Amino acid sequence: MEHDIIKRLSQYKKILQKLQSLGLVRVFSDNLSDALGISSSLVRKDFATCNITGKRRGGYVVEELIERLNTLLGKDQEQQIIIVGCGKLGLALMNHKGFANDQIRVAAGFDVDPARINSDAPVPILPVDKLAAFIRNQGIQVALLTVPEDATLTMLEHLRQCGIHGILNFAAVPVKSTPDCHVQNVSLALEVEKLFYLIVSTAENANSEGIAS
Amino acid sequence: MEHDIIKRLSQYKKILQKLQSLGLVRVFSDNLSDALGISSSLVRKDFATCNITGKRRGGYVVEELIERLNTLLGKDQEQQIIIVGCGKLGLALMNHKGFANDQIRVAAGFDVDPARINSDAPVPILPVDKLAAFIRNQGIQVALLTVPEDATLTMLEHLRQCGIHGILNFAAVPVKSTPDCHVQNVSLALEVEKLFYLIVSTAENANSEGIAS
DNA sequence: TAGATTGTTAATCGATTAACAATC
DNA sequence: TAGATTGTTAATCGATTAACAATC
Repeated sequence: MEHDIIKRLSQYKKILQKLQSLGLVRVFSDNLSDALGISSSLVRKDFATCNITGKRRGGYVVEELIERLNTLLGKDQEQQIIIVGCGKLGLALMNHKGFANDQIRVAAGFDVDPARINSDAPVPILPVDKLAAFIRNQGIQVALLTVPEDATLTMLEHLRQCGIHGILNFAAVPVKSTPDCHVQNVSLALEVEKLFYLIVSTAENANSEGIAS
Repeated sequence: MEHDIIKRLSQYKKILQKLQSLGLVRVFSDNLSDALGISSSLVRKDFATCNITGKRRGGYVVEELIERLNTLLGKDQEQQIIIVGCGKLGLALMNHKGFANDQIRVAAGFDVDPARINSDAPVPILPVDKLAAFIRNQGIQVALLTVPEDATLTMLEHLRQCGIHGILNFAAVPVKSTPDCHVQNVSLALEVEKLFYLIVSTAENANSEGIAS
């Protein structure tokens, strides 16, 4: 899946930054494959896919690699996002450290509730009817959608019409991407369910192994 | 990947509940495959994997299917979780509607900051030194980890020692699972990065197609 | 019976890995 | 030169799909 390579590129970058801070100048595909628990072939293949080349015998130059990965991940410039729906979750994400650490800047929040509007805050919270103009003027491409469940589909459609190309959807109902609007569904309940399922199935395996032995 | 089948089981359940509310009594693998955008073979294979059988010609009984899926997903009983780290994100998750809708109950929050402690709240917020006893007494298996980045690894280790078997990790640094403690890494910055990457690569494809034609 | 749908096996597809020639 | 690591091709693996016999 295409998503997997993006994930790995990001992981490579994080590892490389640590290695760089330790003073390493070169890195080999074996180093990265060890760190990520994958084969060195895959590391080299990923780099080849991204037109990143190394030196036979000499490996890859850490600094060049980081710079190249940053460009690929769009980190050579600040990535602006907006948050649509400023309830508890929306507000929490507005101050999320992980975004700031990764060059992602929350340009504004939007809400229908007048009581939540505050256009003077460090990250302004604006009324939804300002959405279209803001997206156009600021060239916003990505929005986080944290409105209540029943407002999700309407707002999603609105965002699409405003020309948004990427949406991180926190609603429980998964939404499919369209050619001009990618949607990533983050369902926290689903992630929790996975954990319970994994715990139960691991326990069952342990049991049956116990019986077998 | 094993995760994918869990995701699909959860999706089947959601679709089935909608179909049931529309009055449908039976469902065919083609119905579900259409809804999920997968092949009907996969639907039948998933059910076979879970020892769910239908009737040749008659399909599957919606009610039985939902009940079976609920059991598989552990939804026949309430699933209790705790939230470790009650900053903005932790507090937002404490009231997350998606959890309540899916039979997931937040049993308590934990924090090191005395100012945040409130053992009388509907969902009590307790000091971290009560963690071990609480987990033991309440039989908690799953924790959401929403502490600051630099406290993540320490707290993770502590949770493992307390006998937690599943952790949803919101820190940027991915953590690997161990045999007795499954970790799901939810990196919101990574999800946003994926969106930007997808947008850029889609735009490039559109361009090159334009050139080619 | 004829028709439709499951359950299951074989085929396909894509992602990952192994292997190794090229070469620094 | 000898040794080590890349770049790339072939092999493997797992997940998904196609196909079809079984059967309701």
